[in-house]
Amino acid sequence: MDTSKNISEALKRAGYKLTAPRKAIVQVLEKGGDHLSSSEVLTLGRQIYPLLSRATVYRTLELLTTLGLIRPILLRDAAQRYVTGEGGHHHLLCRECGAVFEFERCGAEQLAAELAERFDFQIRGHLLEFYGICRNCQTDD
Amino acid sequence: MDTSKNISEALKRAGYKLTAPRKAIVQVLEKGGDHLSSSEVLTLGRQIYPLLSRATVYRTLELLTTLGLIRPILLRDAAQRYVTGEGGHHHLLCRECGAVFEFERCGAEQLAAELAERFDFQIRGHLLEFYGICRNCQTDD
DNA sequence: ATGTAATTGAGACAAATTCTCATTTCGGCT
DNA sequence: AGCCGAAATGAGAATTTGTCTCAATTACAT
Repeated sequence: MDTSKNISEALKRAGYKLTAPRKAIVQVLEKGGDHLSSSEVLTLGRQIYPLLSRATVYRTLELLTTLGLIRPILLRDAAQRYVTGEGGHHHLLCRECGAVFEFERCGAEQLAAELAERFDFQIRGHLLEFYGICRNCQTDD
Repeated sequence: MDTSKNISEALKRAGYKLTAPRKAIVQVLEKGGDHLSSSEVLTLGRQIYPLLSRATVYRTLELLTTLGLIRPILLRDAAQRYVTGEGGHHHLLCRECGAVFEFERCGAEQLAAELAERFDFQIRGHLLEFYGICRNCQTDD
């Protein structure tokens, strides 16, 4: 699990080429805030590197995910969305209005250790999301 | 959080009509095992109710999700997949080969209670997934 | 500078999801 | 038992998302 936000460094360290398209995508992910979808990454990435192709975005997002540098999350969309950093924050999602709340500490470390042992699995990160009804929507209907 | 598996009952209780298409979909979800995608639900559902339309499957899955009766999970697919029951099991996903391991107890109850209070949020369920490298893939490459 | 394997772009292709709207159906109410 | 209105549905078009192929380009070790 990489604690620094420097995705480029990690990519290089893992033996991958640091190409212009990848730099653009990484820049978008690091600066562009969280919860970006593939097509948002494409649009924003083209502002930096206009030739950027859809396929490259998908390929790069998959690569970064496999390396554990970003992780997918489940929002309301059809589209897959990503956040940077494995240790990062987690979400509460309102199923009524789609609002997203964030929290930091999740205390899954101990469980992670148990599971790693039990399944002989090298855990690199995790996703924790809570679903329910937010304050506003509780008063509606 | 509904502990019984009786989704139909819960639907009715929430004031929704219990139509033939919905019954078919619910039957598929309850008997058909977990990790079903929309198109699998469609195919299986048509064995019960041949007229079943794709749109209805999507609409119903969304409704059941909003009600907290099923929940989406993140596997490797492009397609969204669902599991029944909020309290259900959770996953370890191998980022190398896509293998899925399941575990039951996750101990998120206390955190859930804290967050519910802090955000004034009515929590109905949650998703917890761990990512990493499975036993087999650790020895490869 | 050069060679080579990795990476890319473009666009066809495929799959997943959403939308529209005319028609049907559930279930409360006589 | 039949009626009514709102809710739900089917069909298929439209849109969005994701995958694939292959010739051309590029990073980077030497």
